[in-house]
Amino acid sequence: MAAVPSSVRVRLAPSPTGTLHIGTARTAVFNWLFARRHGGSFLLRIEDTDRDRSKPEYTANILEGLQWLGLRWDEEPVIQSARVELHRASIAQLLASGQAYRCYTSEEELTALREGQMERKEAPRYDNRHRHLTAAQEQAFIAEGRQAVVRFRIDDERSIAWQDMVRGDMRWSGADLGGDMVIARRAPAGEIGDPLYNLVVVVDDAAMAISHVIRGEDHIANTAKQILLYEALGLPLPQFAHTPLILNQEGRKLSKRDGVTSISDFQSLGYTPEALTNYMTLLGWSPPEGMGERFTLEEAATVFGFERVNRAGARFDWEKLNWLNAQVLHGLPPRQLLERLQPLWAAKGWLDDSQSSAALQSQWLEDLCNLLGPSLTLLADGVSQAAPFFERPEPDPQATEVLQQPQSKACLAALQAQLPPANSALDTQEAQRLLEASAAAAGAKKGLMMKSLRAALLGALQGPDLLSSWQLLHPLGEDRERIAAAVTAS
RNA sequence: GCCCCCAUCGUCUAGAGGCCUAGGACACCUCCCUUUCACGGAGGCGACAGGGGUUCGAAUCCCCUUGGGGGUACCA
Repeated sequence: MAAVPSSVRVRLAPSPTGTLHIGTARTAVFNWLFARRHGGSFLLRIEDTDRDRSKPEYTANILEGLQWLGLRWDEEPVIQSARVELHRASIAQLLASGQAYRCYTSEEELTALREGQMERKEAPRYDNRHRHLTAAQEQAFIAEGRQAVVRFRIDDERSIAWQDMVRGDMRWSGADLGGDMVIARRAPAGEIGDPLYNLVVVVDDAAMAISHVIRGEDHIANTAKQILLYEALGLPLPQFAHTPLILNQEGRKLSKRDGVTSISDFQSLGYTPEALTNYMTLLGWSPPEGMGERFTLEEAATVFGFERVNRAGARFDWEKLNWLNAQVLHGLPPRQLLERLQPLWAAKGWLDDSQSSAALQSQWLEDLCNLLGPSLTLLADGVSQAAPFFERPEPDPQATEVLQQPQSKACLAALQAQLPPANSALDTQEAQRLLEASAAAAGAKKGLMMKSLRAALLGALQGPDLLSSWQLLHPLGEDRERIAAAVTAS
């Protein structure tokens, strides 16, 4: 493998025809990591040449998603549509040198050609029929009212080879590229239509001085075509790296059809950028021995290389992503967890001034985060699990069943009688003593006492540590209210 | 159909001829911690697709088979 030059410039070239897809994001991660590793630049190019499908809101979504993931780019993003005259100039150059020509074959003729090939079990391809049109023939077509596309000559005899950074020796035969390739859409006589993808990518990558093209393996055939274009235009060739694809449960290329695939979706589901980037990096790349599987982008950047990128596609696994996300959340100091949860709680109206002032104190909020932290998988769990601390819960069926037992009521009534005032903190020793005393007074076991208190306080039989929960609710006076409600309920 | 690529536990992977009785992670199971659920800790289950070579020796190299994937646009 060739040594990596010091002037590494890589790019992500998303087309704004949809939201930021996880596959695109993973490509972005690999590009970013590679640039970081070699002290190079990570650039962005918005490929919006498909005017009909491109939308500005998608561009915004892509940029926001990359930013949220922590993938900063180094230069102002290049907007491809703004460069269309440069692209046309390159096409004109190809036309002038005879490496490209106008093709007047109609859509219908092409369809007929393809259908015939399919029937004969041949590979569908353009038969290069207009490669050597005479001036008179061209005039005749034009007189007929035909319009022309521009095709780039691809000789069947050509052999294209390159050293792929992940796949090693790659070889492609010109005959397998489908015939002379269209590089400009159909346009009236004398004009050059909209430049197409393969041409445009080559012109722009060269203009941006891209040193390494890192993209998904679904682009391998394009690479062969693009190399021919680089040669024809006399442009320097970059290095190529084709990364494995992210697969769905069925082992097919992950697509929008597979449900949640947009970075913004993962975000709203409660995944952290740390877990997502960690997971995407792990999908296809493995850290060197001894590094472990949990790391930040910065940490991965110190060791990232294509030698450790796999060649086979990797299935997307929610379980592992969930685990990583939980790990990130569990490792967050309460203060930081609070910062992430606060907007979600605010959206619920839990942090309004009308709420008890005690619940608004940052120490109380931090204590709550400290209590909930270890049980979170998604950030959103921090909303559902925090609910009983902000709103009086409706007891679920199991809790209701417990609360209906006379023994339970007796326990809670005994506790109610001894409950200290809300204005002082409830310390653990005191809480333990109260539980034991109340249980004894009611002639019940401490286990039932605790179960009953949990049901009364949190409305469920499962949940966070009972004493800590109680200590949180106590200064709010909520313990008194909820116990009273449970005692008087029928 | 044609071209290209790929192939280790259910999943993600380590492994670059002897270090492999094939290692790790997720998931799963058991136990411990905990008068709840999680978290955490300790164990366990579990794979080299098949067949031929090459070699003293193959998960590692070669060939075939099988299986899977990608591509095959006047989309990107």
